[in-house]
Amino acid sequence: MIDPEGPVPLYQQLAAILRERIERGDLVPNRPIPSVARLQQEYGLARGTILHTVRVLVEEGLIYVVPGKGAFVKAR
Amino acid sequence: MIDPEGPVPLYQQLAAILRERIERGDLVPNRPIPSVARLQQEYGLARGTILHTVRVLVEEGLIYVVPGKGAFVKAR
DNA sequence: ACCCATTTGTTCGTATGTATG
DNA sequence: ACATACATACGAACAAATGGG
Repeated sequence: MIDPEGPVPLYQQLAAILRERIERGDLVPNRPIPSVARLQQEYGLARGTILHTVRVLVEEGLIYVVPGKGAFVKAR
Repeated sequence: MIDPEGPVPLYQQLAAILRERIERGDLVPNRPIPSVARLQQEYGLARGTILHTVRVLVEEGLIYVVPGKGAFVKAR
């Protein structure tokens, strides 16, 4: 999945993966994406890197975050 | 006790302290160690740091946790 | 059945320090 | 100088489990 050697930044690689999981319907609207801790385990990335990715997807309008709850896929 | 300046991470320093308290018999088998809130006050550390330490000691097999009750020193 | 206090579990937000390319 | 990435640490909110009244 993630290529730590390649030229593409890890946070961008993860963003691409999550975009595709949303696209595929693996992650669905109004339902939470995996937690930061979970994504850390799943992809072997540091917390800061996950948070970076989340910021990117929020800025893209793909997800929204509720502190203390999770990050959710936006409807539509 | 805890040296916030030193090179050793705080959660590791606390782990060392608790290991020693168990070793000394200050904390005894099948009896709870101080609560997270108590350890926070005693050592002036953040909740997350205490939880980190607890995870470490659980992984070492020194203590076990009962949610809603506390963390207990393992027998033997 | 209900409330309440205590305790641990989980979640994101933010900041700092270090290291690498 | 800058971006990326990791580890650590503090804070805050929400959640679940336990036990007492």
